[in-house]
Amino acid sequence: MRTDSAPRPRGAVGRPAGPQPAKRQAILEAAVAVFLREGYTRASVDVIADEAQVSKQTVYNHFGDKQRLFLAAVEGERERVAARFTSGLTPELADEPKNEGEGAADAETALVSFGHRVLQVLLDERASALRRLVISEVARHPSLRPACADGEPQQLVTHLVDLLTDRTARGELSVDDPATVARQFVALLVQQGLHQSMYGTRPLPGHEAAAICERAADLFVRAYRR
Amino acid sequence: MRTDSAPRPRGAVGRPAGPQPAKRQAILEAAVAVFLREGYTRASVDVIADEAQVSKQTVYNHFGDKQRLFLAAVEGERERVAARFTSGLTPELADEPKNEGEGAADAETALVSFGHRVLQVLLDERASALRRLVISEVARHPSLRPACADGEPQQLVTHLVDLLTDRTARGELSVDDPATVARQFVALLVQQGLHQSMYGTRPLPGHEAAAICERAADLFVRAYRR
Amino acid sequence: MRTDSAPRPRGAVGRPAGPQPAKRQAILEAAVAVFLREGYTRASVDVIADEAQVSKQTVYNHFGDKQRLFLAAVEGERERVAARFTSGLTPELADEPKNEGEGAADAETALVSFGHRVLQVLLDERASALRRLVISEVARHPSLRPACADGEPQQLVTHLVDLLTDRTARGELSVDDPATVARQFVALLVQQGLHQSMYGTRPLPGHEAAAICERAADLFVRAYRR
Amino acid sequence: MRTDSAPRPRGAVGRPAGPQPAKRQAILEAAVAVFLREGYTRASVDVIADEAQVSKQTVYNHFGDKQRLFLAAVEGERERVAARFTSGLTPELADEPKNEGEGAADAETALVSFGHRVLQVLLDERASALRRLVISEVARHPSLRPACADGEPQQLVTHLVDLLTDRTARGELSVDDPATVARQFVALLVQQGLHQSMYGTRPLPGHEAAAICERAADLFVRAYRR
DNA sequence: GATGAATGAGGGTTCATTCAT
DNA sequence: AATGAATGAACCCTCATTCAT
Repeated sequence: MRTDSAPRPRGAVGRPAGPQPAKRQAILEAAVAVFLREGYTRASVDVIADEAQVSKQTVYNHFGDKQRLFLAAVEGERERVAARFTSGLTPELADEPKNEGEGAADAETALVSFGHRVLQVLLDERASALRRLVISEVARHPSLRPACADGEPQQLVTHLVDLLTDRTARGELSVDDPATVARQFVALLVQQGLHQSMYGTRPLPGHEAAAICERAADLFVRAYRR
Repeated sequence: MRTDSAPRPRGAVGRPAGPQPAKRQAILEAAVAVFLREGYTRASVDVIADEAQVSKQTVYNHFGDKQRLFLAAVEGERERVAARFTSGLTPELADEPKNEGEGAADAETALVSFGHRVLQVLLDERASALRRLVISEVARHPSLRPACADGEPQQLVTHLVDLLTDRTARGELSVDDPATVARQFVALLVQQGLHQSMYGTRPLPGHEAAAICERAADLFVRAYRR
Repeated sequence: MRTDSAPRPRGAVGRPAGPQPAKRQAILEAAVAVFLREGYTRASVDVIADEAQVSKQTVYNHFGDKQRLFLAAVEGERERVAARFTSGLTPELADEPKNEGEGAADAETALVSFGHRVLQVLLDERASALRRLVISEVARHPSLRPACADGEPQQLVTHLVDLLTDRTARGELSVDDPATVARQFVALLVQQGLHQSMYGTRPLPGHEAAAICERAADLFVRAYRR
Repeated sequence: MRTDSAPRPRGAVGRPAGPQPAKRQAILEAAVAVFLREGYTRASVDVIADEAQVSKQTVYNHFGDKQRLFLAAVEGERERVAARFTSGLTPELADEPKNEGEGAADAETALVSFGHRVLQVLLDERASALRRLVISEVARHPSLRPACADGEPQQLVTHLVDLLTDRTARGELSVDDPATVARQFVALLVQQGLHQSMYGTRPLPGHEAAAICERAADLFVRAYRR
């Protein structure tokens, strides 16, 4: 990357983007919005250009063709979503070191609390739309495979591994292979959450989310309680 | 693709035209094939008509418009898939009264065996494509909601409920609420199967499928072993 | 309806029309309605067939093609309109030998009264639609020329010729060539009526109609008063 | 039809493309030609594009859709026709300050002369086609109402008002309300001209035109001669 | 590097018309 | 004589992409 031909007023030099990084960003954001809203095929480059307040050819100058623009948009949004996970799952809670309850005395309560956080990020509107988009197109765009595999962001699992390890160390649970168990727990929550919310297409009522979390926590505590 | 080799509705061979309700079936089958292959937007009515060896207007005479054709195709394929579940999960095994192992002495073995059957039907190529299609379009076609909700066909869960009830009656397990537990077990399998196969986009190696099933069985046996 | 296929009780044998005269009539009426409503090109044979509650092919059996159906429809409606003129200009007044006022002492009053009747039939909704239709298509269907030439139905002119002759005989007016003068009078009314009603597309307020008639009568009385 | 022989916008010859606002004009001219020839529904955007030697999408880029193109074409042609009236009724006569006879001593001769000019512009081929087109579509495109109301261009009436006022001032006629009388005179000519020429569909023989004018002049002179 | 104009291909839909029953 | 199913040609419109400025 980094083609900067001529002098270019130093300052924003390290940036790896192509020409006019601000426009590139505007295009990317518009592309994300439109692709999430319309899907790959329905999304039109015209609309993206309009929404980015940029000429259509500028889009082509920056991204070459629709497919590459699409992949860039997915990648960008995926990073954005992952960042949300890392930084605390939801923007508002980003600063809190731990959500209430997760450090609670009771392992079951901690799992329930973790479950709620999983569902929260999982069913976020943009994250859901991204997931549907990736599932729609993964068969046709092999480059989406990483994005598809990352459906359950690694951060979530890591976080849960820590939790399980911790509780096992405390003698509260006895989980031998926390990685596997963590993946199972997350998988269970994800599937039930997606299924009941129609893949993020309908809001999940609070009591349904609670039931999913509580039952999952109950299952795992039954299985791994010392 | 497809010049004129294979299936041809069946029945009257000599006269190629006439008021054949078989054409409706041919159109529907072509529609299923094309929609599964291309997705809703990419799929073109022209191609469907060609593939059904029928004029485009005939498609419109039968189904009114693309959306209705689409919904009919989804519904048809959904029934076909459901029928496969009911009649024994896969055509080849349709006659076997029970798969090997499921009636086995060991509850864990039985769960593993059941799990394999679930993954088998789940990852069937057409079923996967249908699932991706439904997920892709459910946000735009509300009529797809039932098809989306039926992601884990009821038959599977019912079957497992029976299994759990049976084992509980035998004193091997102690499951109070078999419906809930069955849904959890299936959900776990489904999510891990879909995730690792990229929603049916890549074949799931046998050992991965086995691991998923064994770990799930282990989890549930741990939790509900008497 | 009369569907009884076979022997057909003779009696209606001489009729030159096609099969099933009742259906023919239904088709014709539907055709008139649709052509007047939609124009020639927009009108679809499907819609006409539906509206006549008849199969599309039946339409073709009776009329051959769309163009012939169109011409038949125009001819039929034209006769209907002409009949309305003859029988008293409007259905309700059909029986009255003369409209009130036309036999009045004053020639001017008689002309005004006649003018109102002209405008009444002229601006009738169906007559207007027919006129627009004929004007639309006369350039493309030479067979419409008679229908176009008959824009000011002969009956109206004849009626006025009588009136003028009568008044001249009475010594009230002195019209040498009543045919010419009658055509002028009608032409003036027609043009102003059509123009102000946008060719029957907007209802003509009573006072506008009155003004047209009064001014026309004034003009002709000024010119031909003895 | 039409391989590539004739007009080609004009101007730059070497480079065939580029941001030429001349294309808009070419499209408009082709649209006028095709709509006048075929009517709204029959006219196809493809044909217009071909005739303008322009891609179909270019038409859409410039005019949005068929209806707007249609309205623009009608409006353009209407202005063209009106310009013809103003600048001397027909291009060839544009320079003559006054047509022969109109300033003649005799009011009747002046009216006859004026009548000829009216018929000349009225029965111009393009003006007639425009009139038929407007009448055809005014019921379906309300934006055509102004064009319909302007069937007798204001310029004609104004001109005649002047004439009548002048003759009245000279004491030759005594017209109290010249505006009304002028409208009547024009209406009479228009209706008889349109009627006898089948709305411009058949050429009006000279003697018929003359008869119309002479009779109309006779009528009005009879009525308003001092 | 950015733009507006232009393009050719193709999409869904509808039409007038004709078979086969 | 009447039907329902079928057809092929068009039509309006939109798309991804590329020139010329």
